Amino acid sequence: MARKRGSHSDITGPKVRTAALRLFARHGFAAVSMRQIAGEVGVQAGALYLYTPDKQTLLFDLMKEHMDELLSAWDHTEKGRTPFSQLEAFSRFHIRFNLERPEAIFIAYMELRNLSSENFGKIEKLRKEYEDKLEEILCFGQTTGDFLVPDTKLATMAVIAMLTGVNTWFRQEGRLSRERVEEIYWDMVRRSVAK
Amino acid sequence: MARKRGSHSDITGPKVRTAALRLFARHGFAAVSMRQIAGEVGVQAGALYLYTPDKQTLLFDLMKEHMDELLSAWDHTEKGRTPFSQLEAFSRFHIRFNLERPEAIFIAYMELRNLSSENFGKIEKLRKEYEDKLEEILCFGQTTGDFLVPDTKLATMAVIAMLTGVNTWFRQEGRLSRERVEEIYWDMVRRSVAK
DNA sequence: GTCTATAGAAAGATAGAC
DNA sequence: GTCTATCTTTCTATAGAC
Repeated sequence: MARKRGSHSDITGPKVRTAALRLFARHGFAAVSMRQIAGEVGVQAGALYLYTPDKQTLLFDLMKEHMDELLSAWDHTEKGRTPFSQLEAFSRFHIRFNLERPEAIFIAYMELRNLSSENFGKIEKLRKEYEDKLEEILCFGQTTGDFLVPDTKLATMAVIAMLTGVNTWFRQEGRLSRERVEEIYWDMVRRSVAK
Repeated sequence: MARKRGSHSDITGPKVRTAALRLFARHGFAAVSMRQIAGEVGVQAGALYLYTPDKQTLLFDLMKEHMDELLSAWDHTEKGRTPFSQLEAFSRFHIRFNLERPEAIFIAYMELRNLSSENFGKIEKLRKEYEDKLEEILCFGQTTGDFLVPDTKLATMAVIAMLTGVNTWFRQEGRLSRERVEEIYWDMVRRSVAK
């Protein structure tokens, strides 16, 4: 009964982040004004500063939250014991996770240069952490003799780039289901590294 | 003897484009002001409008010129007659061309959303034209029985994403030469589509 | 062809009323 | 917690002198 008006910080806070995510993804961080974000949320521009100290921190928080979620989600994913099952798990996980949050992914790749150098360092560290998960799998496959990879660092970058590329063209209503896309990409990834 | 001062449009014009290319690539189109570009060139902000009608056209011209150059360069590349030789030519060409002009590539991928919808359409058409070159090679390999690709559209996107990814991590002074990187990527591309 | 000067709009952020 | 009002800066683009 109480609090019909006022005290909306538990609601407005997330709304600000959602609106910023959408707008940053669509038009780019530098091209979006605080007034536009406020307009989406339905508050005045000044009110945004109740939820973030400044625009830069708003961007950083979105990216940080995304990276934490990515690493946590992978940690909770069933991987199997063989190199092949782990690589398949990674390929499918990466495609699925990315397709579920295209806006956050877009920002994570496009807005790195708009981070302050301090914030950039923190995000880069998390991104590296994620890449290392894949590299470990490739190394594992090398030791078992399942994979043949001339350079695991390069193969890691190549596979991630290939998988991430799905987001640039995949459409929900398109010709292929997400499941089918996973299938085809996993097949290409497997062949590109299998002995 | 004449024209020590004045009449520099044949020099200043290119300088404007070079400066814009550098700055757009480094900080993003929306984050760069006409004053910054003018500062790099060594003229006043107002003088830029002698060389471009507005900021949007400056971006479009950079991207258009880049795409024309890309298509023309591929047309003049030796390709061989077999699917394998053509795919190798494409893989090596793509990596080499991209590494030779990282700034233009960066802009071509990052600033699409900052084009007016009319300009976007023109650039997209050229990009599609380039992708079709690769798809034709994959189709060719399918008919000869050299390649086994479940879906040529997807394989096209996957291969291009993989090759384009090189630009995100390659450094001139790094561990691997461009030639060696070409070698490794061509090997992965080949294995991912070969029968 | 470049300059200064400036118009006119919009940006990020803050102050203080309610 | 949100509002209006506003400070200060910066932006794109133009006008007119030289």
